[in-house]
Order: sequence, then C-alpha cells, then structure tokens
Amino acid sequence: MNRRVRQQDIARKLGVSINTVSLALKDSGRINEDTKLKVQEVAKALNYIPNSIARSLVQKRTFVIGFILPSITNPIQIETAQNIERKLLANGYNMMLMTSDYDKNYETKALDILLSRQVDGIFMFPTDIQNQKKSQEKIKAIRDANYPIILLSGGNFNLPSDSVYMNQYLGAYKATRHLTSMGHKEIAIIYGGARNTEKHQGYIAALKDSGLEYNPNQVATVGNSSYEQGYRAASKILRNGSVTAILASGDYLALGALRWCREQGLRVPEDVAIIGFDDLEASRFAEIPLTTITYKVEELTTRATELLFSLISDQETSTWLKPRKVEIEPTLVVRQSCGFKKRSGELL
Amino acid sequence: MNRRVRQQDIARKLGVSINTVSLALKDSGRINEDTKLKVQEVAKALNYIPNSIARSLVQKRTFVIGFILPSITNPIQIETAQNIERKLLANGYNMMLMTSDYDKNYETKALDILLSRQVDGIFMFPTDIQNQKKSQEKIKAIRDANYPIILLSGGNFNLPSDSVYMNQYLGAYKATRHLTSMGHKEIAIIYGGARNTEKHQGYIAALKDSGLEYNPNQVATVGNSSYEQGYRAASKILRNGSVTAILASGDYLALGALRWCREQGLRVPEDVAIIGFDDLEASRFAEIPLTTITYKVEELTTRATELLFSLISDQETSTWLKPRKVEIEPTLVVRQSCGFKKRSGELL
DNA sequence: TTGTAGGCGTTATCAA
DNA sequence: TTGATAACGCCTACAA
Repeated sequence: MNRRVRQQDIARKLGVSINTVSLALKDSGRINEDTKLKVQEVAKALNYIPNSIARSLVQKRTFVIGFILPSITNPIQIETAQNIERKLLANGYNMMLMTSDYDKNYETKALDILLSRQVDGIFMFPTDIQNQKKSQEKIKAIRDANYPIILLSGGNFNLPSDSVYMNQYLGAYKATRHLTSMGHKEIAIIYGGARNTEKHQGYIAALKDSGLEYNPNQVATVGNSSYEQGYRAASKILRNGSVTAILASGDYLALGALRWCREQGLRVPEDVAIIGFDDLEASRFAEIPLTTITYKVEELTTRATELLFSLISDQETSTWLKPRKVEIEPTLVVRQSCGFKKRSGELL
Repeated sequence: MNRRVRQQDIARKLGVSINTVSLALKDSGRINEDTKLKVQEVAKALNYIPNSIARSLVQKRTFVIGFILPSITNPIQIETAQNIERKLLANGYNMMLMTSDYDKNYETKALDILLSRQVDGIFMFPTDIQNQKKSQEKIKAIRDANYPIILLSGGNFNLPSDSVYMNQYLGAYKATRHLTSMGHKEIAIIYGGARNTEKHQGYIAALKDSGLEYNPNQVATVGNSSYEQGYRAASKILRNGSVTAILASGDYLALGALRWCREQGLRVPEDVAIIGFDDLEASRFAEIPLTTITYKVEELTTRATELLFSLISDQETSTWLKPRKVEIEPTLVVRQSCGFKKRSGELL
C-alpha cells in the first residue's frame, strides 16, 4: 500500500511546523486565517486523511462504541443495532458490531476484543445472563472500572449493571393471560436458541393467576428463532392433541408454527391460537395476521443512547453511583391469530 | 474511567524492562520460560488488556475490515455481513459495519471514515454505482493506492474494481423468461429503494427475446424493499387491469404484493403470477410459497473473503495488476407463486 | 536472554 | 500566531 499522507507531509510542503498543520486542520481560532486556508488547501490537494488511530492514542478516546448481540438473524436485534448506529453517528461515534452466536464463551471474548480496541462504551444483548457467572463477573468488573456498559436485557436483577430493556416478564404474562381469558387451558410455549427466563416466569405466573397448572411437557426449546424451527416446534408440541394455544418467543417461530398448522389442516385461530413476540413486519402481513407483543425499538434505543452518553460524559460523578435500570413496558397487539376477527378488507 | 493497566505496570512490578514484558506476552521463543510465566501471571492478575490502538499505530495494521451496506433491513445484506464477519474472525479480524441508508453522500463519507480509522480493507454494497461519479472516483483512487476494496455488486463494468457479485442481469432475465414461457405478456417489475440497473436490463432483454415490448408504465419504484412497500407497489401497478405477472426486486416486496392480491380477491398464481429475488426463508414459508431467484450467500462470501485476503497479503504484486471480477450465477427456484402446483403436504 | 533507544502520527503544553 | 518538545502504549531494531 502506498504511504499515506501525514500532517508532516503537508508541513514540509508549506515550510511550517506540524503543530501549525494540526491546528489549522481542526479549524482552531488561534491561528492565522491565511495559513489556515493554505494548509487546508494543500491537505485537500494531497488527499490527506487524518489517522484516527494516532489521534485516539493521545486523546484516549476512539469514538467507537461496541455492540454485542447474539444473532444478526434476529430482526429486532438488528433493528436495534441500526437504530443505535444512527444515533451514535449523529454524535460523531461509529459502531463496532460483534455477534456472539449465542455462544457464551465467545460473548466474553467479544468483550475483551472491544476493550482491547479501546471502544468508548458497550451495548450488549446478553445471552442467558442469569446463568453466566463468568459474563456476570466480567460485566461487573467493567462497570467497576467506570467503563460504560449497558445491557439491553432485564434478566439480571442481581447484577449491578445499567440496563435498558423491554419487560419480557410482563409481555409473556399479558399474552398468556389473554389466552386464558379466552378459555384456553392447555397453553404451550416455545423458545428459540435458549429458554428466556423472564418470559418463562411471566408465562408461569399467568397460568397460576388463572388457576392453571404449569406443565413442563408443554415447553419446547428449538435451535433458533427461525420459521423452520417454529415449524418443527409446532410438530413436536401439537402432535399429542391436547394443546389449543401456543405462545412463541419470537414472531418467526410463531409464523413457522402457523404454517405447520395449516399444512395439518388445523385452523388458526379456531383450532389453535398463536401469539408471538416482537411485532415484526412479517407478522402484520402474514396470511393470518399474528397477535404479538410489541418491541419498542425506538423508545428503547433512545433511552439506551441517552444513558450511555450520560455515563460517558459524567465520568466519575454521581451517575456512576447506582446502576440505572430503565424498563419499557410492552403491549399486546391483538390480530387474527388468537381469535379476534378481522373486519374484511382492512389491513391491520 | 480508571487508568488502564499497561505493559509498563507489569514491568515495574517485576523489575524487568517493558521489552521483556512485550516479548513474554506474545509468547516469544527467545525469552526465559520462567520470566515468561511470571509476566503472564502478573498480567492476568492485574487484568491486563493489550491496547490494540497503540499496537496498530506501530504495526500499521488494525485487523479491522470495513463493511458498507445500504440497509440493515435487507436480510440478504445482513446475512452477507454476518457470514463475512465469521470468516474474518477466524482470521483474527474484526468488522466495522456502516450503513449508508441508500444515501450516496453518506456512502463516500463512510469510505472516508473507514480510511481514517485505518481499516485493513473494505467490502461494499454500492448504491446505484453506475450513476455515482463521485463514488466511482473515490473507489478507483482507493484501489490505485493499493488499498484493498471489494465491491459486492456487478453494476460497474467500466470501473476497474475488484468485485464479487451475483449476476443480477441473468437473474432477472431467467425470471422474466420463465414468465413469458408460461404465456404472460404483461409483466410488471417493481423496485425498492432505487432501480437496479442490472436487473432492469435483464428484464428488458428477456422481454425483447420473447418478442414483447418494454412498457415503462409497468415499472414501479417504491421507497424501500419492505412488505409495506410491496403492498403499495402492487396496488399501483395492478389497479389498471392488464398486468398478469409481477417481478419484484426483493422477496419482501413480492410478499407484500401477494398480500395485496389476496385482499383484492386476486388469486396467485391464477390471476397474478409473482416472482421475487433473494430466496429468503420467509418466501419458503409464505402462504403461497414464492418463486424466487437465489442469492448464494455462502459462495459469495467465501469468494469475497478469499479475494480480500489475497489482496491484503500479496501487497505490491501481480494480484493488483488487474482487478478481478468474480461472478456468481443465480438460479430460479420455482415454487407456487408463478403457477407451479405444489404436491399436497410437501414443504417446499 | 534481556535492556535501551527510537519511532508510529497525532495532540497538548509551553515557550518564543 | 507559531514552533519545539514531550507524551500516548506498543513494537522493532540493535546492543549488552
């Protein structure tokens, strides 16, 4: 690769010092207008591009924020990432995205990589954090070092971490209660990737509050949150007859299950009611529009970036005393797949 | 933020020189085993994390690869990114992802940011590159500086750039020919975001080769490639009766169109045939499984990373003489939406 | 096997 | 308003 143009090259060409160039390029007020213009002109002519690595080294800031998520396949996670990227960009930051593939070892490794790259802060969708002693300790250590890290999940009540998240417990609770209120007594739940503890507890609590018993046989965990796996999960859970309703931890899972039902001649919602999670666009446009629990991306990312920036700028002050937990309440969007009838011709 | 641990801190603690620490940490052979172990022990105890910014500055390599794509909403682009990220990771590289939002100005700005951050190479899904003089020049300049950049699109035949891409011309050609072979004479095409020149020319060529005339009124370009916009496009293009087939530049567009047809009482494929692009999972699981053109992500990313790494390692040699163009041939996957009948019970 | 010295490209500090 | 000088943390020579 050809040698990059440096400030020194500009300086030499003009017979001034590097310092002058540096000041001129950052449009400093305390420099002669003429020299400033000359420097900027030469910089442009030589196609000078500042080396932000060098700048970062001395300033101890990279203006890069790390983002760790389990799977890029999950539209919600990706949308969250994109949304945050936009907000960061507006503040002069870039984002470094890392996927953990639901691999707990890689998750902590990703943290190390980001720290090594000196990112100014980290967002993270943790994988099954309740059961990850190692991740927990690492996250705690990072925060203890006054290093901004924000979790986008709420399943870490004992962990002193700053968090912004949808209340998944409540989402599952609302969905399950809706189903029981419509008379369902055998309600299955399916998970992709790993069982979500919060959702699971919401589900169990709703059953209990409805006077129903929790039946572990009505829980299925499949490989990931795709259509394919939802299709598989439905075939497992519905084969033995009694189940009349399914709560799926993601909309794709729900839509895959819906497809299986149709192929088996089961009517949705008459024979099987289905509710998903996340309110993806695909759910609105499905053959049987899907009842689902919202994921408020815009609200979540707004709160999350606010929190991150306050941590970044309020170094060492009261912001750091007590981790903040920002909880966002999901709502149930009732469409056709759980029994509600659509009026003809209307696009839900 | 608390002060980070440096090699110097380890050195001081052990009463050795920084150089010893540096060598020990990189597991150099020419150092005493004992001191090496002691250094590594202390490093671990102090929770030392190497500062890759400093390392990059001296080594002139960051082990970061930039990736520019127009929209994170597009599942194919994201899958490509993820796929490439995995392959990079296996080689010790990380990825910096930037979205251009189909904004041509931001595209060149993203290039500058990546260059400034000293990434070791760049992948890019260009936006409408044929009509972007500015982007073209920039890309050419980057390559002329022996800086590895690979375009993931083929619509730049005059541009001396290394490229790995699906042959979209051929894809559109195949799809259109398939429709004409089934007797369709009024075939519309819809685009999301921007008109894709390659696809457009394939479409026109196929019409011509089938003895049909190109009718600009049967072309619609909508805001993006979502279900919503496909729904809108269908309402525009089908309102005036004559069209009997739609080719959509993306599967979500196609599925949105499908939804509109169903709501209007139009049968697919009997009244309207629909073909999409990209072969997303959603297409396989749709109410009417979608006929579509494949996007061979795995093959594409494999070839693309191979090419990038060869450019990175073969600095200054023959690799650089002539830009390489790797073209991947798409295939037509025939499902129900264009007239082919599914056998009952079979999951396509 | 280890230590010393110099430099990567930039910014910050202080003097001129 | 400018210039010299010293960092930033690490690596690569080369010397000891």
